[in-house]
Amino acid sequence: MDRTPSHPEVSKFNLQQVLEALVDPVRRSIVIQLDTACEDITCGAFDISVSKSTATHHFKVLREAGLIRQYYVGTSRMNALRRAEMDQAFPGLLDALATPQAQGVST
Amino acid sequence: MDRTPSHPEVSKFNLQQVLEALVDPVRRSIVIQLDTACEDITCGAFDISVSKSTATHHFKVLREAGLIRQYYVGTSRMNALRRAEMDQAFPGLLDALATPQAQGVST
DNA sequence: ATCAAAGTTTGACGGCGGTCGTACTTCTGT
DNA sequence: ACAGAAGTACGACCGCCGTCAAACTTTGAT
Repeated sequence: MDRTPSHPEVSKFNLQQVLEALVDPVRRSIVIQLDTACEDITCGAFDISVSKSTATHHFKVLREAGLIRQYYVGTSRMNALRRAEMDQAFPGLLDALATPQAQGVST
Repeated sequence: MDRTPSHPEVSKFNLQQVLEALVDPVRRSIVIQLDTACEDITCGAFDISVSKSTATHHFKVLREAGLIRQYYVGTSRMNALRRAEMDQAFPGLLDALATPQAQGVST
């Protein structure tokens, strides 16, 4: 278990990798939850319907793409959205995910 | 061969579908080429390195996601980027693709 | 010390999507 | 009418990715 996982720098952010991360509904849901909560969330506290091992996989993909930052707090792992850095690299991208039509549209 | 292919309305644009379309490098390249050219382009005139049948597949995916509009001109098929409509549905999304870091970054 | 909680790792499985070749259609010139 | 150009349709193949269960690790509480 790597206690200090590697996080890519902003200058290394890769659009292909970011899109591959965001195209999965579960991962996009994680990002949205982080964005709306405006606070760090532990892996287990997310509203996702997959097994723990699958969740670990998703968090890894998000972290390696640069979308989240992870750090340990006791036995829990906290997840923080790298909003500002992602906006710097790809301005408008995360905003597009929060668009009304991006969620369920009604009107 | 359907001469009047169906195009989804803006209100029916689906983020999941759009992201699935944009996550493929070939398809994203098509979108970028349309965006920078600022004019409609025939299927055969794109700079993509896949077979014709694969190209047809990609254009279909882009069309069904609402990213492009297709219409026949003689035996050729023209492709137009649905820029304004996509911006209306998911503002900022296409702009993020044109970001400097979205292309090859140097500095 | 022990036990439970929270994640991780590994391996396996299944399905979907990108790719191609081949055959087909439709239009344009000649 | 014929040939060629431009795409399309259809199968087939293959690799990748999301998924899970099971075993393991690490930390915190009792």
